Amino acid sequence: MTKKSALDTEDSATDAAARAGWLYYVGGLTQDQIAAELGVSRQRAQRLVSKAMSEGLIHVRLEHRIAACLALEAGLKRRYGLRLVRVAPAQGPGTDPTHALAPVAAEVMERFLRQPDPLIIALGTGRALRAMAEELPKMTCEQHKLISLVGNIAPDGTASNYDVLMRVADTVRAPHYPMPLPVIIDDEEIRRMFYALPQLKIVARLADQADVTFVGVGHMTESAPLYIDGFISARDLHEQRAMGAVGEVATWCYDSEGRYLEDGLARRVGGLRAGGKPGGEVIGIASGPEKVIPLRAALKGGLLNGLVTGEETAEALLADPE
Amino acid sequence: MTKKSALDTEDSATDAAARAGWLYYVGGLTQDQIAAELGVSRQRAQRLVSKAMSEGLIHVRLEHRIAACLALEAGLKRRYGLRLVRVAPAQGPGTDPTHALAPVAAEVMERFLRQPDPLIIALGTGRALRAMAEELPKMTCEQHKLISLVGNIAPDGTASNYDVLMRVADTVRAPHYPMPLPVIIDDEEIRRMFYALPQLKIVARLADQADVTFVGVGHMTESAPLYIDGFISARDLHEQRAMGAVGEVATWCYDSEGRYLEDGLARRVGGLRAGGKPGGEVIGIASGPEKVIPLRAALKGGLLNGLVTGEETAEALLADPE
DNA sequence: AAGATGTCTGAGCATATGCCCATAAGTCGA
DNA sequence: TCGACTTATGGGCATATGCTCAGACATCTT
Repeated sequence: MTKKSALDTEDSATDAAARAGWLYYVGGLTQDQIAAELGVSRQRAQRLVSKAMSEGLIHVRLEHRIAACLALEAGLKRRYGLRLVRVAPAQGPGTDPTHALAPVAAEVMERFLRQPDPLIIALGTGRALRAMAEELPKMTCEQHKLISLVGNIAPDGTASNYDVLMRVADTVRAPHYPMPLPVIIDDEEIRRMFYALPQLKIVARLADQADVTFVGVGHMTESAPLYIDGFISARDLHEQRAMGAVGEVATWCYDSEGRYLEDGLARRVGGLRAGGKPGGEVIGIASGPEKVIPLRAALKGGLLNGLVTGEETAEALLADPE
Repeated sequence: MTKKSALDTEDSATDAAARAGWLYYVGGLTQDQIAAELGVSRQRAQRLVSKAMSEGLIHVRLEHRIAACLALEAGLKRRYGLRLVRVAPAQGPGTDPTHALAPVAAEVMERFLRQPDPLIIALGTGRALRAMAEELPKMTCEQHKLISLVGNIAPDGTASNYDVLMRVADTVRAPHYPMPLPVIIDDEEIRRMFYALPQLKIVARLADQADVTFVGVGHMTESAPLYIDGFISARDLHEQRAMGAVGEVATWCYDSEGRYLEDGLARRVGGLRAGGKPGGEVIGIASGPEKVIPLRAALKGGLLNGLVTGEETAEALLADPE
């Protein structure tokens, strides 16, 4: 009757494991106490507790609204091989997704800013980053360097409304390196001239060494922020879309596989691509239904290795099969 | 005073605690890793994990029925003709038996709450039910009606500390019907007046139709909860004991045969007896050495047809010869 | 403004935990 | 029955954890 006895021992072993797990996780006893209670050695108690957990007898649940967000974070990390993911809880329908994102994004950035070691922090632009900047607390970060990836001169010649760099640098009191050029430079000669400027080379070199980069992610539908804000023309938009553009990061468009497009508009962009030093973090900050396609592409192509997004967006990013 | 009501205020500290608790209990990370992940010190991570636990964010459940407990359940079912019995594994000496019971009781109640068909659920009071309420997961049960069998006004005029109904209704988001009267009403005239209130009649009618009733079981020794909590006087206690009282369910005392006492204190009780509709379930939730006698009497008298108790108590209930 | 009060933080330490390894106890085939 | 192999057991140790305590910080009071 080896079979029956095997079953018996298996059952009683599982029973003992369950009992030990109950005492440990529910009762809060120490393994010594469990050993005494069950009349076994401490090591055996430890093994039973471990077995209870590994066999899934113990089910742990987190009773909090961010529990779902944490699960989404884990899913996104695994699926896209990301290093840092934060998912902001949904704030109910009708609320601006960017607004919900800002405090969470600010928290992420604050963590970098609080590092005592000097960091090079590169910044893109856009509404999400602007909102993040508003949520940053006042602090003093003389040790870091903030640099901008995008030009700070809007098409009309004024400083851009969404100049994130200045706002952040002002709030956190850090040395900062703006990019003194237009977002889009139509004349190739002038563009080359800009790029030859010494201070721009400094910024470019810093950007290449960035420890962490924060960028927004733009969509390329008819309501593309680049177009709405007048940085590119309808014709540019259609051209890029025809070339397969589904999103842009720091004005650089990419296709559905997350590959940067090298022709057309890309030849007129004033600014740098997100990247930073090898092993540096590139964190995308974006949320909303229109961001799902651009985000998925950017993540697939490895343009980002970090993400701050909203609950619904995260769900959408994980919804479709691999 | 930044005293926060634990229910609605969900501050960032609790968010962080939830995050840490998730990483620790679900993710299985060490506190050092959590500290790194969250960018805080190890001590802070430890405090966050501890806070997640103490605030009841973490719920642990055992997904395995231990054979010994199953045997006790079967024994109790047969001996007392019960319909539903759950026996929680022992938690070792020195631990509060009520606390050990709570997760199991919550599981039982959760099963009713998950019914899609509308149910009328009646609730008593007491420490065991209160502890059960703490273990309930957040859910939405608009279809059910929760009613209280006991008054919610303590002798000192405040709402009772153990107001189970509100806590449960708040956690599971169900319509609820409290009993707006004192637990004990000394003046007979006033008592009649209370009972004549229309809303009380509504509650009484609902209680009579209850599909399931959850009640604690009180003992009537010198440490009777009714007495300890100041609902009845020492004189009341001794009077009832002299009349044969060995236990009480929802403030209604009964003798060793499980027959309700109709005189004395019973004339001053504000509240309803556990019963519900014909065929409805009346589930007692109680554990501990002092509960053995009251439980045996209640089961013998058929005051309950369901039971959630602890292993030792179950053993004691089955120990003596029929 | 100064002091008092209460809360938060990080260092240090005693204890609990997890894991490796040598040894004991089975288990199976010849 | 023996020997080889697998599985379980407890000792010991490195590490993780929980807790205490003194100092920092902020808030409130006089």
